[in-house]
Amino acid sequence: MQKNENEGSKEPSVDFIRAIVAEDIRTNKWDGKVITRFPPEPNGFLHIGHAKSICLNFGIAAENKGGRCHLRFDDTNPVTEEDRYVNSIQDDVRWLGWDWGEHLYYASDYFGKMYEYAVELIKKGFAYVCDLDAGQIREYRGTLTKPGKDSPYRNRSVEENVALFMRMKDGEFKDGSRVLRAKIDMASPNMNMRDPVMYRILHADHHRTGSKWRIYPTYDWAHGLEDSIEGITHSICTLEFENHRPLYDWYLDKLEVHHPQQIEFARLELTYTVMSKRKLLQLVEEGHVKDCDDPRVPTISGMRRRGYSPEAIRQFCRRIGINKFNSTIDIALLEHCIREDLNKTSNRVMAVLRPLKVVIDNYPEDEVEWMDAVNNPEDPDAGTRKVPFSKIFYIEQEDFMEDPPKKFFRLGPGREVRLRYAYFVTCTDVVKDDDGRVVELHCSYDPATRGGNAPDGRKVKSTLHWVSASHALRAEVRLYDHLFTKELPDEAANGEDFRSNLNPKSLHVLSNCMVEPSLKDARLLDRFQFERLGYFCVDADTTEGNLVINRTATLRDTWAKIQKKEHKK
RNA sequence: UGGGGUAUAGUGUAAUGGUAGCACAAUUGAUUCUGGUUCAAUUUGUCCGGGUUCAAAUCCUGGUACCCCAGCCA
Repeated sequence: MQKNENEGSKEPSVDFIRAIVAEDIRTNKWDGKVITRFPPEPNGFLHIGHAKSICLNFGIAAENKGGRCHLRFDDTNPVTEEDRYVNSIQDDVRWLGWDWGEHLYYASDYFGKMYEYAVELIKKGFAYVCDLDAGQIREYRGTLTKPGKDSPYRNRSVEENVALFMRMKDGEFKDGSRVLRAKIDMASPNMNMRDPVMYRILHADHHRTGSKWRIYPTYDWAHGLEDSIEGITHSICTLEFENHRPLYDWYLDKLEVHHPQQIEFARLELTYTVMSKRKLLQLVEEGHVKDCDDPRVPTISGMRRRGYSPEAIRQFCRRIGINKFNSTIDIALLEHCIREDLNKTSNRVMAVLRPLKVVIDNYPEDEVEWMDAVNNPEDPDAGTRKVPFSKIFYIEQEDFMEDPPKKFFRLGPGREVRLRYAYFVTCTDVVKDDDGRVVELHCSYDPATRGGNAPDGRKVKSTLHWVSASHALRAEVRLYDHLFTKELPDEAANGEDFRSNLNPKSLHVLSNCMVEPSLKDARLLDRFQFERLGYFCVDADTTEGNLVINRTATLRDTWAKIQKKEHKK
């Protein structure tokens, strides 16, 4: 018993699918092989829910010696599928950090083989050509509680079936006039077993096979064959296919070919967003978001643009676990994962989103001092940089209050605070416009506190970020909030749907932001922490004269929490 | 009695007859040149009823609730 080897040592718990794989390896069920696959249909963009499946399938393959995971496009329906999706899906899987090596496949590559298998099934008496139209087939199928009845075409001879099927293939019949059906059991309590359709006639051109085929296989017929042909060992899919498993098994048993094990797990659901392809597409088409890669939407391309890292997404997929029951994960966990990663990896920089001008009255007019600033306190290797300080600079509007409440530690009349990496300053005067709004502050500074520490050891309650006015780069910053105001957007009032829960404030654009000059060389998708504000990245809309920046996530903000609580009182 | 699944803190997930643990969230406190990070602590749980057992989240039994299935979509 090799089991003893690990006894006593606490093995990390694994999900039920990894447990099955481990057991299969132990019993040598598949000659020790582990071959999984990720089989997207190229009819839409990948989202975080797909990432769960990708990380599961590629992850299991990577964790097992000699394991591999195929990327296979399940392109059996030419009406909805397009090449552009094939490309974006590959980009996304690769960006997430996975590699399928030479194992890139297309269901359409197997159309010829599938046709032969279908003929074989006909010859075995397990399939027949049915002339019923779609409506009739539905009628004959019965209901959930009533058995169906046999099609009048169910007992055609093998010869007639083979001949008709060949003519279907040759395009002799009109769309919808005939189908090939499996001959199983019209009284089965499982609707999928009531003589399911294997082939439909579609005079539609396919994105890869062009006009070669006039019949196309249905999912149930095609998918098991694809898995079988590729030698897949574990065919992992989502819960709604559980009812299809008997059919998956039936086809492969009747054909007596390699028979992978289908295993189902629950889809990912996330609070404050929607996950279905249909709804995501609807949001784009109706203009609620700009495009499929809008940073508010949980597509992989949207998250990439928002500033998410592949590491954070993979970490998230590891943490959510794998199970067989529907659950909705708190989006706070996703946000935690991105903060955790970005805290360790992103350089800190100073930027002022809502600028308030400050003048240091006792600071020399034309003086500029280049202050040393740490790039990343979590990573000593990230080094330091110089940040210019001068007489006039900007601070955040919300870092000043004329009449500060008890728990407000920042700047106010007569108060002293630290300017990060620079000096202690004390507010001496407040300038207002005609409407009484604060438009400018005057301060005095203590030259002895250069760098940010007082030689007399005096403390200050708060440290502010700032950007020197004459050195500042202008930027447009896009702030994002949850796309929906409700945790579960589908919970809508009578007659309404998820769109009624859209958050009107999910995007907030600030066009007059000031960032420190070190950002002048920033490139597309570069990520930063703006000190005290959050994590940000350079957006694709950036042009030569216009720096556009997305907020990926805020920092955890205890001051905001305090304010929220005070508000409620 | 149509069939197939599933129930563990607020959320997600471990514990495979032997102390119900972990993460997120929440709440305290310590540290801090980011109201960040880090650290420490606290609150909250086995769907319900019966049974077996020294011992049940786990086994048996009877309920309840939720999800999926009547595409020539996947």
